[in-house]
Amino acid sequence: MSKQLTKETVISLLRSGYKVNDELSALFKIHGISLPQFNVLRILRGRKGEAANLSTIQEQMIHKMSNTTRLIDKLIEGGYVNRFVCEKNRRKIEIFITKKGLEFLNSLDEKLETKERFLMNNLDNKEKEELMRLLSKIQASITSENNF
Amino acid sequence: MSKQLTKETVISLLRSGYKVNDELSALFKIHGISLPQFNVLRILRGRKGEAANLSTIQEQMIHKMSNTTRLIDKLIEGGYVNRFVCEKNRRKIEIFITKKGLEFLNSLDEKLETKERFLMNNLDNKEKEELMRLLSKIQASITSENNF
DNA sequence: TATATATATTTGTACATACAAATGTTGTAA
DNA sequence: TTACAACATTTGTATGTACAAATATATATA
Repeated sequence: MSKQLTKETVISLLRSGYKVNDELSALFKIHGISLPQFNVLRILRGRKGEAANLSTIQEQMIHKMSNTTRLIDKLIEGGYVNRFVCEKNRRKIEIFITKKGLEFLNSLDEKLETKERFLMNNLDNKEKEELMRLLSKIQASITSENNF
Repeated sequence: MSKQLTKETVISLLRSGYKVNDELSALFKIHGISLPQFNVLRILRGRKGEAANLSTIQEQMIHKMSNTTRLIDKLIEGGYVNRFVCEKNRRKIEIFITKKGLEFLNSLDEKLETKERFLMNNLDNKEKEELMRLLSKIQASITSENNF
């Protein structure tokens, strides 16, 4: 029956997601940050010097979370980012990655790539593309808001 | 280049995993339990009256976690499971699902299936099987322990 | 201009989770 | 049989996360 297949597929996806998450988390932990923190740094790097405000960052995060403020506090503590009040709209904040943050991030790139290669080692390029196609179908059905 | 494809595939997998996790968590939350708690109940139901001890449960969990003791405390609070010291080996504990737990679990089945169907709605059976095949390849590379 | 509403972020609090150390029990080797 | 190692679970503690309420600012309306 297809009901069982659906169930198994969901579990399989959950399990793989957890595992990949755990693998990456473990890698970043060694370097003193969390996966969501790394992700925010990467978002900031992608802005190439342009400021990002909180809500912009939240929208781009892989895993939306409720407490981006404190996540960024940690990055500030580490000296990886700066935060300023936006002068044009004082409700907003402007967040920048620092030189130290950039260097830190760059130093992690190679290690991350090694890990990514390890995780996807058993898939050839065609399979990766097929996997992405299937996953994007799932994401599409979820993101279509009207959740039941 | 394939490096970028690998990176995107990892992110896509993470993102889908988080989303599916969040969807299911939200469903269970309505009914007062967490996804890992639900999962433990399901494992216990699968044992059909036979006792399970902590380590057995941990092995079978979708997401291994460090604190199964307290997770089970919550289930005991809710009256969904019982815990006894194992008389043959007093280091172990024996955990059973209660009648109330079974009924609760059964009452969730249909809602879960609706959600699962919703999540996998865009995939036909062939695609589900293909997705599982690809995911199992990834899991295989991770589970092969020697994670450098 | 005063008041209400909307927006952006922060904070309080309760809960979840990770990790290591502690506890209690069993098996083993001298 | 005593001492020590291995095993199974629990507990302490620090940290992470969710959610709602609070704060501060800007915009809209009367």
